[in-house]
Amino acid sequence: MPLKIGELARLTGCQVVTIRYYEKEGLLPRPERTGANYRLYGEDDVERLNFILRCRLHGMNLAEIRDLLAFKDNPTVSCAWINELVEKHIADVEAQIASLEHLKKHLEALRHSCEGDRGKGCGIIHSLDHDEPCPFCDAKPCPLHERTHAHGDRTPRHGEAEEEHAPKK
Amino acid sequence: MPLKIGELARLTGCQVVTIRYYEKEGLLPRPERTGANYRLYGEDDVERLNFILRCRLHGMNLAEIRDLLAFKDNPTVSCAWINELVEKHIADVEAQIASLEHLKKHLEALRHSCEGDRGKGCGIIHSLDHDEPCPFCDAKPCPLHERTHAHGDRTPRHGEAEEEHAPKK
DNA sequence: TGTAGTGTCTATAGCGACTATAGGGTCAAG
DNA sequence: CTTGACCCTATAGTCGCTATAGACACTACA
Repeated sequence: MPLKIGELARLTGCQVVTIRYYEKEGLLPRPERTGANYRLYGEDDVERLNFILRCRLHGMNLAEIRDLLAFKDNPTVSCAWINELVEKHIADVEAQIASLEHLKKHLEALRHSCEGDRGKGCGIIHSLDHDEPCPFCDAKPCPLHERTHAHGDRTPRHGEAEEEHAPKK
Repeated sequence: MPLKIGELARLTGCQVVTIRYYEKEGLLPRPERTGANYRLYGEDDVERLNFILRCRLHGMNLAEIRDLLAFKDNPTVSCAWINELVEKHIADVEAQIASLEHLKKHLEALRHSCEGDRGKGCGIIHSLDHDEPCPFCDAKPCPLHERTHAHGDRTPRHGEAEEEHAPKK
């Protein structure tokens, strides 16, 4: 009982267009087709797609998932790199959390800087307009204040993953 | 003493291309030019760009910053919406933190499911391959497990802001 | 005066992971 | 025989930049 793409979508909770996108990206194999050129999927495809979606929910990107699928399809001796991948993601997630916690403090301070209808004297605008020393960064320099007058170094924005871009070639 | 674009960049810690991008997006006004068509900036531009960068670090997107700048340029009676904007961002940041904390638990569980060189029996792959009940979600349904067999509703992925898209027209 | 090095200009394409749109074909029910 | 749900391909748009190409401008040193 092969499935049409919409049925696979319902089964997995994935969008139809996303399934086609994963196929184009080489994460899902090109499926059989009906006479009317409709895609037909089997049990394997359901499992593979679920694996992909679970990885996505674990914060992995498509390149990493491709690697995991390749390993799954053809397991080589060592899977130590998978452990490293997971460790890297944990570190990444921790960094994001720390950054967001910090940001939250700033936003809360911002919220308290205005009580509403003050017209042109809005306290939030005022706070955003002037660099004051960061009350939340004692030891480490706060990116919200350290940014200014920096020379050459790019401070990563909040929410950005800090991947180390290996120089190509 | 007007500044060339590179000097403005050094002063603010912003990339030259980004300054030009902000101009194209209407966040910065089109500056004067030298005879050689070089952009020339003044003190106002330094302040405006710093305002923009501070907003970006507070997690605001360019559309929101455009609104804030419009208010700053031409303050209307009420600034209550700015408070709401900040509240929304706080809620957003809190949701992201919660989601990441949850994800972290899953990743840590994943890490402990494999001790390394087990070849084709890698425990991480195995864990990713099978839906087991989420040990971290007692009351609320865990998105990592609830996703499957959903009908129609799209569960947002980690790291996605949950904006309510008003249907256009 | 030549030239090397740096800075500036415009225009265009690429990133990631989708999402949206246009314009069409297929199929079952009423 | 028409309606509506589903499927197909191809292309462009999203966001906030980043990278590339190709050309012009300016300064310092020979």
